[in-house]
Amino acid sequence: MKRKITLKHIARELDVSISTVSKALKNSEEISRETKEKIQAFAKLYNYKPNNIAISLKNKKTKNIGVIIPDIVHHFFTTVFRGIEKYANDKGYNVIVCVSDESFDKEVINMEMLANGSIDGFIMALSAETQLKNDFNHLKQVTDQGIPLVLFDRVTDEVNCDKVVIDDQAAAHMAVSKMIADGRKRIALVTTENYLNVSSKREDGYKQALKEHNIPVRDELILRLPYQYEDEKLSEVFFATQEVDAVLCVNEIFAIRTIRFLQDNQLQVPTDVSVIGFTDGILSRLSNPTLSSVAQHGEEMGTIAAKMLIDKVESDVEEGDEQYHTEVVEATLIERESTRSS
Amino acid sequence: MKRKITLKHIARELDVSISTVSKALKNSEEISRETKEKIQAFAKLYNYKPNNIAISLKNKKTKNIGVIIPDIVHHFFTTVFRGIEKYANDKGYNVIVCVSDESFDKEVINMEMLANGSIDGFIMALSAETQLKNDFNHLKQVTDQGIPLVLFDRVTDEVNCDKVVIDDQAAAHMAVSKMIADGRKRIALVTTENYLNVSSKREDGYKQALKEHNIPVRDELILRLPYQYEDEKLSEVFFATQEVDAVLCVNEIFAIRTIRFLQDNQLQVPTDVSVIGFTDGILSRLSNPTLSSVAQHGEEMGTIAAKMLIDKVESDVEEGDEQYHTEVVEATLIERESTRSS
DNA sequence: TATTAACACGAAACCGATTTCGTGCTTTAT
DNA sequence: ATAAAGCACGAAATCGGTTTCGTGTTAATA
Repeated sequence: MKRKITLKHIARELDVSISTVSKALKNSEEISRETKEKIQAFAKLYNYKPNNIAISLKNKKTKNIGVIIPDIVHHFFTTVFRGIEKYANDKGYNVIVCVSDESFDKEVINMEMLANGSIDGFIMALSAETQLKNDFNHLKQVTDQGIPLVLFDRVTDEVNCDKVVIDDQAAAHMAVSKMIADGRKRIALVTTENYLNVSSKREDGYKQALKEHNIPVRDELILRLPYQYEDEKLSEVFFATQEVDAVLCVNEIFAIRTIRFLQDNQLQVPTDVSVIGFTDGILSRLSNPTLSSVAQHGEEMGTIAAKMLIDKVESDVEEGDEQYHTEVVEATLIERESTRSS
Repeated sequence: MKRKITLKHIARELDVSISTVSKALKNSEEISRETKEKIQAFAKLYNYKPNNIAISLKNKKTKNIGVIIPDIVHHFFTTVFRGIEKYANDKGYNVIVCVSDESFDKEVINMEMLANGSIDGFIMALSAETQLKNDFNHLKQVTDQGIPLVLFDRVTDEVNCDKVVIDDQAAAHMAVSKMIADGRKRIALVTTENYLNVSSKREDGYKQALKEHNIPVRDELILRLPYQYEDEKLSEVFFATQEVDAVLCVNEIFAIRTIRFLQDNQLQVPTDVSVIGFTDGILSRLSNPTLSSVAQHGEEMGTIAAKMLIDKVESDVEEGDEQYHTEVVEATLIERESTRSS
């Protein structure tokens, strides 16, 4: 086993000082050509690589960024993560991921763990529980310490920091308008219990689009499922209101399950009922019929978030007069088989 | 902004030495009760938390583990990751993820980046390109340095380290045997180009099961798709051999696409053709018909891998006489709608 | 009263780098 | 010959902790 070699080893072997070795390896003008060549050759030979931790300690920069997401087994977050990771890696940063599992406590613990020097900044989406509790002290503590923070998708107005979101309301509005334009009249919404910021915005967009077209908003057409859906619930609305001719779902899973439910009840998609989901993921592309879906462009969101964070990390502007921005990524409707004019 | 407070600050404020503060905070017997109380109170008040980096440097332990996977937007890896993350977090470790994107070079770069002190050990699945090149020097370098390594799923015999796999051959064997027992006779295999270790093992299992039941292995029934599948290819086999009555696919996506293809060609699943996939993911549960699938128990694999790694990291057994183990996680066949006896 | 032990704390080394500030020696200018 | 410059390098501080070893003071023992 070849243990890692340090500056000290090189210095000892070559009978020079540690400072000389350090300078030589940085090609400093201060060191004579021959000494540099000797040291560099030796370093190459023994494959010397500086210890990241020591450098971090000295620089007070870790080149690590912390990402905290509610769930990793979820296509959207996974996509955002990929955007973050790619951009960060290109810039020489590593990514430490923590999964909050939708739990407030885990979110707090994870942040505290990472905030003590492990990372240069955070990118995160709030857990469901955090949004429910409306308690953001852990975020404020972090920003108070001068650690840059970027929130994406699940954000809050309570915290002052950079944010990346899609215009959920506009996206839902667009989807519903499209259905209306296709001649659909009784448009249902399948959403989550609305402590989730994004869900309620989508609901707003849904309602607004209906109103603009003088279609009454009917509460029976709005189905609120728990975030961890259970199968049976789906039936209620549709049995209650047979004549639904279109459904907007706030995520892919709800949409797929809606389609399945309709099919099992002898309704044809899109002939009888048109369906649009959110989160353009693998399910949308591979379901049968394929699912029309609002693409949230997760990877792009990730890239933007990473860029915002790293820019802030590397800028020397001392805070006080900081400007925080909210980037809005435009959502696009990807039309597939599950929609067609009636 | 409240900058982070250090031992030095506390020492200065309270007019004691840094060593005293350090000991007091660890509740050392060496320090008097009153001094300890004073220091602890002060530390609490100013919310003192030791700097992780400094501790890492001193201990030569980072409490970070590096995970390198080919792709994060892939249900199986995501599942394994969740297992790793949960276990590691419970043990006080953080997880740094790098995505190799199936590229050899990225894998090498990422490993080198992390190997210089950033992590205490690696968990990884080999990239496709690495398996193709059959070049594992980067892995050997890491193990030579005494950094523990655990390989999962995509492993190789060339490297001496702990491993976690499922018995792919047995799993495929089981799936095919089940189809045979159901009365299926012409069983096709949809697989990837077989530089992927796992694919070739599954193919072995497929062939072996056929042989054991005296069913001839027919090459026309084996379809090899590029890893990044393209749609058209799927048609060939099935058009060539209309009478296929069962299909085993080496992943979920191939399976879903097979089902869709069959349906588009007026074949009923499972009535006419029975389909089984690998990777029991979200697609399997939500497709129509739902997909029978070989569950690889990714989360369990992740947990085991994390446990093996952390055990090794925390054991003081100096190497030389190390024992490496390969844990085999049993695959199980989850039967859903896509299979039924003919 | 002299000696020793116990107590409470501080100095300093160390982890592995970077960087500032000196300093001895050679070379050039006066 | 002497002072000033320049070159090549080393000592030491620093980042923020941990830990070993000493040491001055007090209390217990002979």
